[in-house]
Amino acid sequence: MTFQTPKVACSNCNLRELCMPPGLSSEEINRLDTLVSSRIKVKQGEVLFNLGDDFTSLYAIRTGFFKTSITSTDGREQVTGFQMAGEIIGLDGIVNDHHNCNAVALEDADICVMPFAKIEEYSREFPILQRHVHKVMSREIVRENGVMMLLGNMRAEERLAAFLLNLAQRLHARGFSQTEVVLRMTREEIGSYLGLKLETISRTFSKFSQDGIIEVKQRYIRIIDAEALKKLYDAHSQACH
Amino acid sequence: MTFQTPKVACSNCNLRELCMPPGLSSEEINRLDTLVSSRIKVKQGEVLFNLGDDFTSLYAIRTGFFKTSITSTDGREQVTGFQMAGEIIGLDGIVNDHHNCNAVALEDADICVMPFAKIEEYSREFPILQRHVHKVMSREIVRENGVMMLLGNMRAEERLAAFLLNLAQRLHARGFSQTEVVLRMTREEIGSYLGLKLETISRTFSKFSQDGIIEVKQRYIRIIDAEALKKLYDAHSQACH
DNA sequence: TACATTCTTTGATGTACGTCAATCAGCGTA
DNA sequence: TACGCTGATTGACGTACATCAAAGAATGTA
Repeated sequence: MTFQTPKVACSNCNLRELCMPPGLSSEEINRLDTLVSSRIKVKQGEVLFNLGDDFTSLYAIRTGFFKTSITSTDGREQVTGFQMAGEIIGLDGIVNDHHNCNAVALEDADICVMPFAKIEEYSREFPILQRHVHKVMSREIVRENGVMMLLGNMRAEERLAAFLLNLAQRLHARGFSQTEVVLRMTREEIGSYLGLKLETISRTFSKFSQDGIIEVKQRYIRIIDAEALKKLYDAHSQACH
Repeated sequence: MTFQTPKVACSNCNLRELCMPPGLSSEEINRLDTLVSSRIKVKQGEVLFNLGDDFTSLYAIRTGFFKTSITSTDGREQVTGFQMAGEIIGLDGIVNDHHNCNAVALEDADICVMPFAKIEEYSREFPILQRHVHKVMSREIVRENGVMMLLGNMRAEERLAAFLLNLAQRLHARGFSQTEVVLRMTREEIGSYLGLKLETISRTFSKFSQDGIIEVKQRYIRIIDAEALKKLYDAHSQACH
């Protein structure tokens, strides 16, 4: 993890519409430029923060890809999410001033550090930012509700279909192809996230591939028939009566 | 759902230490008394809000017991949480100004309605309240992380043990017995929350009962051997190697 | 009191996914 | 080029939980 002073300001960051609220005046934006206290580079495999670490800041991902996870007493891992450019991590730390999960880079990453005290200060000043922060947290709550539905009610194929569609959609929102996905995580990590074993992930990929729904070449996935995936995801309806 | 004007002010509500931040001056508390715009009574089985409803307010439970759930296209239900006195519901609605889950009373309830615009206004004024709101949201995120661990990694007995311990602990924090729990929800609702079928819940209760860990009489549960439950919950460690 | 309804319990059987194990592919390094 | 390491695939088999089904409480209601 290497530190550096901010070079790129939010005001001319191309991720601004993802990280920052829309509708700010240029004065406000200039003020918010000072929200990012520093920039951190995190290499693949390195940790941004660990369960138990002091919480001081939220982190905006400028480039790179992360997983967050929690570990039980014995060290078993539950991946709680995958985060990409423009997304915020660290919200778990607010409640008790310590982080309640681990954040590991799955790809070399560039992070904007936003001291939470400053976020709160500016939030009091700018209602637009305040609302934005609330929305970011609420969005995370709603996302996790969706994961609970996956884990509680859906079968392996449905879970993986939902996972792929979600990933493709988020990448698409960042200007990447909607049909081509390069996975940054292992089968085991996907499995952990989806409550399945790595062998099941592998088998399900193979099945989708045989059915002509996707093309699989290691970490490279091409979505051939997005409709079929969507149907699987909803088919849930039929499959479970 | 019946409306009434607030009779009891936060300043002399015995749940204040659960709903409200600690450390407020008496002036501040008096000001915050106006946060609750109205009081609602929700009868057992009635809905506080449904998925898709306009979001305007957060709701503090004064008395009663709720479940929140999401439903897939076909109407299958995933219970996302159970809430009791002193807890806040509605956070899911902030992100897109519409509720993203359903909230149903499992017991006659008395609700404090807190318009979210007012919460934001007062938050800008009172940093202590602002921090409190952030903590409430963060706590919900961390809780859901824990549920993901339950659903993704743990076996039926472990899930139910965790569920019972959590319920007993929350009731205890509200001055009730730590060993006696009256369930307000059906086996099916517990099952939905824990990603299991109602028969599995019933069987697991019976097993715990045979093992002398709990006493079960319908909805009444007495925890005889809390240590055994805790061990099960951790035993996760051993059980899964 | 009878009866309907809803919830719970328990047994018999089925299955989706886990576990175990072997092989293979990709990639970095000497 | 060889070697080691990590990750992926695939098969054979096992099991935890689901499903199906029937009967038994509990509660409300005519």
